[in-house]
Order: sequence, then structure tokens, then C-alpha cells
Amino acid sequence: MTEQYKNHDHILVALDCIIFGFDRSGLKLLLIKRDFEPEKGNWSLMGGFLNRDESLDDAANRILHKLTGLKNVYLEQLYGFGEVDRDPVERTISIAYYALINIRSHDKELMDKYDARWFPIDDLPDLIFDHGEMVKAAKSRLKYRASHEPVGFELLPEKFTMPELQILYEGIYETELDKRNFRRRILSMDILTKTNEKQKKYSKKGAFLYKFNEDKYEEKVDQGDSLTFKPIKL
Amino acid sequence: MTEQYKNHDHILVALDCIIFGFDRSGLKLLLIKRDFEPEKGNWSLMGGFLNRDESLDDAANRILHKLTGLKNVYLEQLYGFGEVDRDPVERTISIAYYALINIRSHDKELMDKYDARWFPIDDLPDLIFDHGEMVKAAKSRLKYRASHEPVGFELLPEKFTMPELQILYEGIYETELDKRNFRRRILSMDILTKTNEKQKKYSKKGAFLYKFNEDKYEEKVDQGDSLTFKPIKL
DNA sequence: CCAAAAGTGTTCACTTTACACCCATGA
DNA sequence: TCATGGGTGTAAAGTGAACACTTTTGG
Repeated sequence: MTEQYKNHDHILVALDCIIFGFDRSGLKLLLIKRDFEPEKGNWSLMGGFLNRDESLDDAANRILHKLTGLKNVYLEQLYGFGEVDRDPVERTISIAYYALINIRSHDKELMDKYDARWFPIDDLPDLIFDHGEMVKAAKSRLKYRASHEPVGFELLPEKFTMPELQILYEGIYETELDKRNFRRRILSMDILTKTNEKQKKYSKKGAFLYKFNEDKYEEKVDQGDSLTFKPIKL
Repeated sequence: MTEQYKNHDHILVALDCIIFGFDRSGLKLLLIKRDFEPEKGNWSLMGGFLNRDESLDDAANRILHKLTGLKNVYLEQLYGFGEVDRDPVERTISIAYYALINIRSHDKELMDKYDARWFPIDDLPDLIFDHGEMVKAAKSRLKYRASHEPVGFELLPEKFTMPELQILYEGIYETELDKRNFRRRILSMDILTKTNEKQKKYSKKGAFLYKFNEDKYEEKVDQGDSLTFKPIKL
């Protein structure tokens, strides 16, 4: 009977979001300064609790929106963290999600409200609880995902240059890439559209801007082409 | 303050185990017949609820042990399933785990107690709730894991033949493999020990038995060798 | 002696890697 | 005019895929 459901513990379910961003200086993580005890004043992932009437995905989206003002963002469930003492206040499990956002697109006011800051991925402060572990898992998942699907473009503006794309992949894979091999490989996938515009912000010669062509990509997937975005050794 | 923790919903956290086994006829899944309403009499994954004083991993191990009598088994967290209406009785999220066990090693009495049965992976009955989705995710994760780490051996007895190993990988990848290419590839990894024994159960000539050499494997991992167990197309 | 499964090498195509110089332009 | 970042091709090595016959032995 439904007896089977009685007498079982009901537990707080948290969600924590690892939010990735990117600019030319590299991959970044959006962290907030926790404003309540315990660990008040320390850096933390953006989190919240699951409500009875929402799905895990909905809750993660709600929490991400609360900090960034963004909706319809790339968001993927990562892992359930469930050590008994992971939260000193109360038994809580946390389902971690990671998000990829365009670092220019989010709400600046909310940044202030939550005391949020972008940190370079390789220079993070100590994080509360098991959030450091979550970040580690997210980096590893992002490496995997980026080598199988074109998720990198989620981190870029609509138009971007080849050097920018390369810096992004170098950040994700934590390795340097040969630019000729990188360009050849990316272009041979035939999922980018080259525009006639040049970006002259970062060089005198200027670099051509490209757009990700989602339709072309979907077409290829439908045809069963397996595109890989594997790292290329320096 | 810890006010932040009050007034949040406390929710039932379930765990469900996708249990893989293998014999020469292919990959198998261990399912139980549900003996309470709703969905009484229908096939289901082995599951249970998280207790306040145990970690997610501990709970999954406990549940796996309850059905199989086994401990120290390969068990990996898969995904958190959290649709609002996934369980019609009460709001429940479920963290799915998958296990790889030696199909000969588990407790037969418990099989009867739980009305459990092994099903061929490609001929499963309808499953309750979202368990079908869980199985799909587990198959996909197993493919991935098996192409990066030597998890296949978890499903085999200590000694096994090359043809058996090949049938196993064919089951995991859901594809047929060329036996010359398969053997070459596996043997070139240099992580198997050939015994002098032959298994004559399945052929007149007999097939040599091999053992997985865990020490050698660890050595290679430490040396940074990246071994891949990728599928080989027919 | 034969049926049935185990075992064995080579070739070709393709992919990956390594590597160095010219171009365009603003200061 | 020169410093800076953008852009380009080729050859060599390595990897993946295709493919067919011989061996062993119990019945």
C-alpha cells in the first residue's frame, strides 16, 4: 500500500548552480558572497531549495534566473551531492547544475544585490561546504560536453572571432592549441557562417566575425554525422 | 541566519538501482515485481528511500545489498529524476544509480523474496513511473564509461575468454565488432593476463581464459596513458 | 571426417600532428 | 616603419577499418 511511503525521512533538497562565463581573458565562474550564517561572508555558488511543486530543472532555472535575470539558458544537471554532513545546519542534499551564459548578457543590478563576482576559473577563492567539489565536477563535465556537442557557443556572443573561439576551447580543455589545426578542424565541421565584418578591437589587422549556424548543425546531427570537438594538442 | 533554512519543503528522496549483469547471451537487467499499490505487480527497478543519517552513496549501496546480498560492487550515481508528478503517491525525487555485478554472484533467495528476474537488455517489460527513462540513461552512461575505463570486467567472472569479452562489449555498444580488431586492441592495452587454462564449455577447440590485471592498469593510469575502449565498427 | 568456434596479419584510407612564414594595419 | 595579432599549407606518422583463411577437437 501507500504505507510504503510513510515513515520515511523527508529531506531538504537544495540546488546549486555553477555558472560559467567567458571573456578574452578566459573562462570565469560567477560566485556570490553568502550573507547569512554559517559561513557568512564566504564565497559560494548560487543556490536555493526545491519547492514541492516544481521539478528539479524548473528549480535550477528559477535559481539561475534569480541571480542573472536570464531565462532559456544552457543548463545541465551535474550530480547529486549527498554526504550526511555536507551542510552543517541541517541534513540537505544538493543537486548541482551548471550553466553556460554570455558574460555580457546578465543583469548588473542583481550582481550587486547578491554581492556576486566573476572569478577566473583557475583562480577561485575557497568555497563553502562541498562547492569546490561541485566546481571540479562541472569543469570535468564541461570538457566532456564540449568535446561532443557545440556548447561552447553558449558562452560567446552571437558573433565571435576564431581567436576568441580558440581561447575559449583552450580554457575549457586547459591546454594550448595549435591555431592552424584548430581553425582547420572547426571550419571543416561546416557549422559556422563567416560574416563580412571584422572585429578590430584587439588587433590592427582585425579578425573576421563568425556565427554559429545552428540549422546546419542540426542538419548534420540528423544525418548522423558525429562531430567531435576534441582537444588538439599543442 | 539559519532562518534561511526554515520554511522550505522537505521532500522524499528515493534511490533506484539499475542493475546490470551479463552472460553469454548478452547484457541483462535485474528487475523486481512491485508488491504494493500503485502499479502493484508491474516491473520496477529496485528502490528505496534515503534516510536522514546516510549519504546518497550509502543508501544506494544499502538498497543494492538488500536485493543482491552484495557489497563492494561497482555502483555509480547516474542522474536525479525530479519531475513533479513522477510518483503519483507523493512528491518524490529519485536519484538513480547503476550497478555492474557478476550475474552468478548474487543471492538466489533474495531473488525469490523480491520476485526478481533478469531480463535481456533489449527485451525489457514496461517499467513503472520513469524507470524506463532511467534505464535509457544508464545504458548511455555505461557506453560512455566502458569506452573510457575498464568497467566491463565488473560484469565478468574473474576468468573469461576473449569471445566472452567481445560479446560483452558488443552488448554494451549495441554493435557488432570485428574479432581480429577487437582482440588486437584489447591485447595491445596490455592489461590482461593470459592463463594457461582453456574453457571448453562452448567450443571443441576451447578458448583461453584471461584475467584482468588491475595492478597493470593502475600503473598505466598513473603514467598518464589514456586507454580507450572505444567501439570498433563491424 | 566434419562442424563449430578459436585464433591469426596485412593493406589502405584517413586523421592527427608538427611546424614557419606572410599579411594588414594603427600607432 | 614596425610591432601586433590574424591568417594560411604541407608532409610525416599514427590510427582505424576492412577483410579470409587455418587450427583444434568432440561428436
